[in-house]
Amino acid sequence: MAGGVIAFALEKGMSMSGTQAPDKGSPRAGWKQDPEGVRANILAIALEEFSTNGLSGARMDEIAAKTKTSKRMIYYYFGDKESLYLKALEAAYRKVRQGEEELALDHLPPKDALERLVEFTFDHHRNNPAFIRLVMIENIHHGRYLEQSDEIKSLNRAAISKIETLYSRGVADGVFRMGIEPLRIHWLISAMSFFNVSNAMTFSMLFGPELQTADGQGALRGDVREAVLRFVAV
Amino acid sequence: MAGGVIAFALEKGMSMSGTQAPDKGSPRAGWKQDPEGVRANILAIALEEFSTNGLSGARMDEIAAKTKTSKRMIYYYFGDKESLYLKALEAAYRKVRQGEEELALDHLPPKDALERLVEFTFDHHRNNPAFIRLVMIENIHHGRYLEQSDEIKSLNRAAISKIETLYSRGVADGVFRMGIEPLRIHWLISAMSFFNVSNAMTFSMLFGPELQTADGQGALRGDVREAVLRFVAV
Amino acid sequence: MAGGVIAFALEKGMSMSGTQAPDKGSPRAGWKQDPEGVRANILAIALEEFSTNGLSGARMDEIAAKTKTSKRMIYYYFGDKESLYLKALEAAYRKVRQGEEELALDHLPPKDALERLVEFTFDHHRNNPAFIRLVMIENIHHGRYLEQSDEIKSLNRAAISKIETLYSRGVADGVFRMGIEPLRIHWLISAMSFFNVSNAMTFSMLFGPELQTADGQGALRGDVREAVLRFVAV
Amino acid sequence: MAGGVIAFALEKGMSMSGTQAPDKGSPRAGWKQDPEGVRANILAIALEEFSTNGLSGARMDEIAAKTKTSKRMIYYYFGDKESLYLKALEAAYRKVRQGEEELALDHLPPKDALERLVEFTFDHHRNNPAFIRLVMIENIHHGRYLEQSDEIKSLNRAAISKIETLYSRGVADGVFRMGIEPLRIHWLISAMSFFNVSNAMTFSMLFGPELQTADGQGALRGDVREAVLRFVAV
DNA sequence: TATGAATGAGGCTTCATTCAT
DNA sequence: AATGAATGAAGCCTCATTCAT
Repeated sequence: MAGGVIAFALEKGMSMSGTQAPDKGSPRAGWKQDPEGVRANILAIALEEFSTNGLSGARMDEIAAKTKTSKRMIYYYFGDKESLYLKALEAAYRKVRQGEEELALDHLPPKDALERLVEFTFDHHRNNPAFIRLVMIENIHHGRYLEQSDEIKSLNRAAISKIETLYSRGVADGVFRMGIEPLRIHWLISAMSFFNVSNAMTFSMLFGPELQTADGQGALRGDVREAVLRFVAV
Repeated sequence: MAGGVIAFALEKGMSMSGTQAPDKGSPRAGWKQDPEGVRANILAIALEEFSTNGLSGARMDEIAAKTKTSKRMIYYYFGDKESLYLKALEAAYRKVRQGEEELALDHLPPKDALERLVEFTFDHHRNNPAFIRLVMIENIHHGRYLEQSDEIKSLNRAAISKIETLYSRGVADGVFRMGIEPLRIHWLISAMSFFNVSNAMTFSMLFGPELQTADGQGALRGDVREAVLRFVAV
Repeated sequence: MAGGVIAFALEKGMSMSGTQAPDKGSPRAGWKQDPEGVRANILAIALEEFSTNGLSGARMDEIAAKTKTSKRMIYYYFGDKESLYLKALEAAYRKVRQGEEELALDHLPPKDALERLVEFTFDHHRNNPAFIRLVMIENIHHGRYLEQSDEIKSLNRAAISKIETLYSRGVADGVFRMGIEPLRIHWLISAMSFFNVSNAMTFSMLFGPELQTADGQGALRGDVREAVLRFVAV
Repeated sequence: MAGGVIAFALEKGMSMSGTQAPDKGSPRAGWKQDPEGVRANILAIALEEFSTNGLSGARMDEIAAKTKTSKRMIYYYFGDKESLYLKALEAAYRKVRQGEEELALDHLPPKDALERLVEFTFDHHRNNPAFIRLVMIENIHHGRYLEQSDEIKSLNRAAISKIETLYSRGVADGVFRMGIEPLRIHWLISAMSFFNVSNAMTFSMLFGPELQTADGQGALRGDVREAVLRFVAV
C-alpha cells in the first residue's frame, strides 16, 4: 500500500492541484485520473470529518464537497459510510504507529529511555488530536469497527514490546522495581497522554484554560514524566 | 399511577429532592398528572440514550418510545433535542458530583485521605460509565453544550477545594512535597480514572481484555493509587 | 357591546394591571375575574398578532403568551382560531368605521368637503396600518371570513351615503361634473389611501424610501387630493 | 419524456429562454433527466400555491403533489421553503416585468402614450392576479424576502425611466404640468391598478360586485385613465 | 472511471386543540 | 371561570444511497 503515504501527505491540505498531465509513457497513458490519489484524498478528508463530527455526525455530502471528486466516487471506492469510517480509522492508526516506530530507545540508559518515551508519547498525542478524537469516537461505538480490523490489532501489539525491553533493562540495572507488567506501564503513559488531549475541552471549561496554555502543558508534561518515573522507581 | 415519581427516581437513580410522595389524603388524591415524574423519566431515558448513541446518534423517537410518555411531551418539557441533551448532561454531572460530596476526608491523615480519594474516584468513574461516555461525547462536540451550563461549572469548581485542603495538610505535615498545584493533582487522578473507563473497549481490543477483568482492575486501581501517592511524596 | 371600547383602549398596551379588587357591591361580588376585560384583552392581542403575521402565520401560543390569561381561555371564549380571527377582523372594522363617523362634512362647501374627506381617509388609513393589513390578509383569504360577518357589511354601506350626499351637492352647485357613481369616487379615494399603506414595504424596497418620509407622504397626500379633485372637476 | 421543458414552459407561461428543444440526433438522445424542466415545473406550481395560500399557508406536500416530481427534489433544487418562495417571487416579478418591456411608447404623443401606459398597467395587473397576490403576501411579510433579491430590485428601477421619458416629453410639449416626480406618477398608476385586483374580494363584499363585472371594470379602467390624465394635465 | 440527478425512509419539530382537575 | 398538562396529526427537512448515462 504505497499509496498510504501519499494519502497522509495530502491530509494536511497539501494540494495536488499542481500535478500535471499524467505520465504519457505509462501503460495507462491517456487516462486523466489518478485512482490512488483520489482514494487518498477521500480518505484524508473523511478522517478529518469523522474526527471532527463523529460517525453519525459526519455527513457524506460534506465529505464529498470537500473532496476533489464526487459523492459517487466515494461509494465507488469505499462502498458505504461505515466502511469509509473503518478505512479512515485504520489510516489514522497506521499513521500514528508509523510515527512511533521512529522512536529509538535502545541506546539510552533505562531511565532516560523511559523519560524519552513518556515525553514522546505525550507530545505525539498532543500533535495528533484527530487520531485521539477518532479513538474516542470508536470507544463511543464500543470499538465495533476497530474489532473488524485485524490490521490495526497487529500494529499495536508491537508497541508493547518496546516497553518490555526497556523495563527489563531497568529492572536488570536495578533502577526499576520488579513486578510491574509492561502493559500497565503502557496503560499509565497512555492514560495521561490521551486524557490530556481527549478531555481538554471539558477540563478547560470546568477548571479554567490554564492547563492548556504553553506553560500549563509544560507543567503537565513534567508531571506525567515525574509520575511515571516515580511509579517504576525502586 | 401514584408513586410514579418514586418509581422513576429509584429506577434510574434520579434524585428525589423536591418531589414528595403524593398525599393520599389531600384533595388532589387520584391525580393523573405528574409533571416532575414525567420530566425525570424523560431525563433518565435521554441520559441513557445519549450516553449510548451520542447526540446525533440518539433518536428522539427511540427516546420517546422508551419513555412512559409521548414524543410530544419531550418537546413540551425540553424544547428540542439539543436542550434535552444539555439537561441530560447537567443531570449526569449533578448526580456524579452529588455522589462525590458524600466522601468525607477531613478526619483522615493526609496520605490516607489521598489514598481514599484516589480509590473513590477510580471506583466512582468505573460505576458511572454513562456519565463518562457523556463527557466523551461532550468532548467530541468541543464542549459546546457544557459551555452553556453555568450550573455544571459551579458544581465542579467545588471539587478542587477538597484536594486543596487535603494537599495543604499533607504539606504542613511534611508528607507531601511542596509546589504542586492542587488542580494538577486532580488532573492526574481524573486522567487515569477516566481513561480506565473511556478507553476500555479499544484498549482491550488492542492489548487484550486482561486489564478489564476483576484482577486487572484491581491491579490498575492499585497502580493509580501508587502513582498518585508516589507523585506527591516528598 | 359597551366592552368594545374598552377593548380598544387596551389595544395599544394600556395595562389593566392597576385594576383592583372587583366591586364588592355588584351582584357578582366575590368573583376575581373580569370576563369582558379578558375578552377585550384577548381580542386586542389577537388583532395585533393576526395583523402582523397573517391567519396561518399567527400562533395561538404566541397570542396566549401575550395575553393576560391562558390559552385555554381563548378557546373558552372564542372557540377556535378561525373564529378568533373573525372576531378580530370585526373588531378592526368596527373601530375604523367608528373613527370615520366622527367626520362631519355637511357644513362645508362640496369641494372643501371632498378635500377634507380625501385627506381624512388618507390620514386615517395611514394611522391604522393594523386594519389595512387585516384587510390585505382577508383578501388573501378571498374574503372568506368577511363573508360570514353581516355586521361588517352593514357598517360599510353607510360609508357610501356620505359621498353620495357630498357629490350631489357638488353637482348641484356645478362644481362637480355629472355622471360619476359615488361608489367609484369612494373606490378612487380608497385605492390610493389603501395602497399607500398596504404596499409601503415593497414600494420602498423597489423604488427607494423617499415616498415614506414625512415629505414624501406630504407630497402623496397632496397628489391624492389633487387627483380626486381634478377627477370630479367639471 | 423529451419535450418536458417545452410542455411546462407553455403550460404555465414560463419563459423558455435558455432551454433548448432536445436534439434527437445527439448522442444524448433518450435522456430521462431534465433538470431545467423539473425546476421550471416546481417553480410554476410553487408560484401558484404560494400565491393562493401565502407563505405559511402553502404546504410543501401539496406543492410536491402537484409537481411532476417529488418533495425531495424540491429540496434538492431549492433548499427550503423560504428559498422556494423567494425564487417564486423572483419568477413572478421577472415574468411581469418582461411583459411590461413589450410596451413601446416612444413613438406616441405624450398624452396618448400615458393613456396607453395606464390602460396597459391596469390590464396587466388584472391579468396577473397571482403576481398581485404574491406582492400582497410579500407586504404582509414586511418585504423580508424581496429585500434579499437584488435581481428584483434592478428589474424595477428600469420601470421608472419609461415614465421619466414620457413625462419629460409631455412637459416639453406643454401638455403636462411641471413639477411632478415621475416616481409619483408611477405610484398613482400602480396604486389604482393594484388595488383593483388586490382588494377585489373585500370591496365586492362590502359594496356589491358591480365593479367587478365587465362593465364595472370598463368604467374603472376609464376612471383610472381619466384620473391620471387629469392629474398631469396643465 | 466518472457524474449530476434522483430518491425512500426517516429525522426533528410545531401546530391547533382537548383533557382532567 | 380558570388552568397546567397532555396530545395526534401534520409540518419541514436531511440522510445515506442509487440510477441512468
